[in-house]
Amino acid sequence: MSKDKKPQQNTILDIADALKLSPATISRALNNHPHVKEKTKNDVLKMAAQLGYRRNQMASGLRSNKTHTVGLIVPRISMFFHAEVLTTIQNELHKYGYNLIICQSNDVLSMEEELADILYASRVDALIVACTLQTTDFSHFDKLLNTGIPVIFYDRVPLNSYPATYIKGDDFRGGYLATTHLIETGSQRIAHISGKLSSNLYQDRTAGFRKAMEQYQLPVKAEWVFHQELTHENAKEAMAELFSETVQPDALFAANDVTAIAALEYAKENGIQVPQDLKIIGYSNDPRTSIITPALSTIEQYPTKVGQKIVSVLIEQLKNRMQEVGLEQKPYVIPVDLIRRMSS
Amino acid sequence: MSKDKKPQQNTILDIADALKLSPATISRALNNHPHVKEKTKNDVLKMAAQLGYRRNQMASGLRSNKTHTVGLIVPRISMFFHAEVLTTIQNELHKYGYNLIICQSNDVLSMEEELADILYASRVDALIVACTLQTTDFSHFDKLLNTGIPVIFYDRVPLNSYPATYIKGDDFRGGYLATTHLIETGSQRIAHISGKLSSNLYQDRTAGFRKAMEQYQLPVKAEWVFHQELTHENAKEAMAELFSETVQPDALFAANDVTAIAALEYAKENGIQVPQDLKIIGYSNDPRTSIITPALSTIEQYPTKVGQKIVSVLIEQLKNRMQEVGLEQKPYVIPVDLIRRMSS
DNA sequence: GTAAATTATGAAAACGTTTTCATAATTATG
DNA sequence: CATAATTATGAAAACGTTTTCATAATTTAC
Repeated sequence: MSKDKKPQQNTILDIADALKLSPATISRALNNHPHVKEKTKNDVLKMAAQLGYRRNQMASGLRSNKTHTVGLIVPRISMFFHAEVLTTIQNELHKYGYNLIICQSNDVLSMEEELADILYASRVDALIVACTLQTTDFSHFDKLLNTGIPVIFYDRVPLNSYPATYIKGDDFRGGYLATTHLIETGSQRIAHISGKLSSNLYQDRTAGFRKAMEQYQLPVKAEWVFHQELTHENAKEAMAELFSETVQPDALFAANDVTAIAALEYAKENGIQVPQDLKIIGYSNDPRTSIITPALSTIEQYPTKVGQKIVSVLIEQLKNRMQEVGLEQKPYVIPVDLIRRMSS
Repeated sequence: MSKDKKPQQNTILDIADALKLSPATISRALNNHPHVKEKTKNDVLKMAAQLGYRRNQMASGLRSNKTHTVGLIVPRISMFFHAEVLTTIQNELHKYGYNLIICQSNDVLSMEEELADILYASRVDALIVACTLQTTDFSHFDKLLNTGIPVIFYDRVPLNSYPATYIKGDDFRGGYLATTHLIETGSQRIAHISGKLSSNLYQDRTAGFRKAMEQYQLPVKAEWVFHQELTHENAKEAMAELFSETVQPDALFAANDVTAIAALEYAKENGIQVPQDLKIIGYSNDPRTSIITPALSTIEQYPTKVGQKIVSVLIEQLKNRMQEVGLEQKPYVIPVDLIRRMSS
């Protein structure tokens, strides 16, 4: 069969030989360098197609110090928000001729550190990161930045003044919108299940919550504000705690949709009418929230817009980098919106 | 600031200079080649850490003809089944030191062809593909296979005898299980909304449906079997058609969950009781099916198992390739299971 | 028609590894 | 202790491009 047929890759030299030209000219023709004759260019392109030539990215990258590859570190690919964002990023980057290496930290800090190292070794042209919820020190990205590789954070971003670009949803406003919505639809005793405050996400969402409560002069009961890992089980436990007391909340702002779904489940199981006895609002507009009965109110984060912004900023930085222009490192904030549904 | 500090990458030569050794020895030490003294190895590792050295993958790959990178072409990252599969693939490959370049065809054939070219140019060590629903010719993968690069298809796989490995769910059995379940719970007039027959997925699911109907000697009405793009809108239209007649179905086997969800929505909007008037079963066990009311019966495809199988087969092939052993190209079929819920 | 400017090409070095081949250092064998 | 076998290291080539510098070919200017 194809046992004896040596698997050969055609190189630039094969084209050069076939056309009696130098490899330099072939390279220039393929990269359509201005100083190459139109006819030569056509000849080369034709011969390249004929030989089934494809540029060897490793050789090209080694010499030119560009990989045309962007790295992405994300907690989990299958989380709805991140899946949407990275779908957009991949499609957008493709338009500019960039590949995307996608890695998952599984929300584990040591994995994130390892991946930063690996992607550095792979000499990605840029790196996009949504941190783990525990990342508070960002020095594992230093070597990238020091080498002039743009690093862009999104969603879960550095809290301190780490000198990188970041793009995030308006979590403060999201928290504020959710809470004022609950208040304006008549709630007075509002509970809040949020994540650990090590992440900017929950700091901001909770701050928005507090701001709204304060503005409407409603008390925030300490026992009604939870900061925990936002899993289904934890949410159920928090609900059990909330509803074991005689004074019970009449609304819940859940800092993610999984928690909101679990809360609704708890309510159904325990004869708590939603929204009559308890209003619920979640965060992220996961597709499940629109399909559950009653449909859950939530906050839309526009993952597609986030993805597009990331890529446009990234392309800009890559262009500037070539011109050795100093990078502006301001944060970009993507607006959020309230989605009203039956649960509130 | 760091304006004047030249962004330097340390190379193997810097380590060699620092230790008065040759680059060859450094390379061997870093790849822990057997013929290098324990002490030297330690010295090198220590110095490498001290200098913050990281192997340049492009140089390494160019010379050794290995990229330690696997390419993946998938219709859309955000489809639940694929998101789960590729989450698993990425996590598994990471254990073996492989990176993953993920690309989306957006279910467009020309894009798939382009991506095959790009990933070939990137000299990926292997390629994993879930084809578009229209792919019936697979010659754009020839150049990969001819160069000895393993290509593994999953889920949407070649129908003809294309000489590659493939891994798929047992779609025939899935269709059969779904249909017999509907029959055994008392349905007689069963409709079936399926996808275009250009894809193995729907050929097999529909074949399973027909087999079950035949076995129970139930008639298959031609007007009750749809082959169309499985979108929400198309599903609603098909439902409208089905329920515009005087004789109406008492059960529906939808070949994906989006269609099942849309059908349930239609039923709710039109006062059709599920499961009393109409039983519904979907396909894939999308998270939404368990959360909707009534919860939808469906077929579990075990995406995690699919992902694990892909990687284990892949690693095996990469190992064999080094030993120049001929690749066995049998198909692997992952079992499916029926998930019974309230809709049937 | 010659000089100057422009355009097109080639030779060779460079990118940072890995690997082959040769050789030096060490250990085992008798 | 000499020789053989083994182990550790180095020199140099190689991987396939891109790019610098030089030079050849062509066009423009006068």
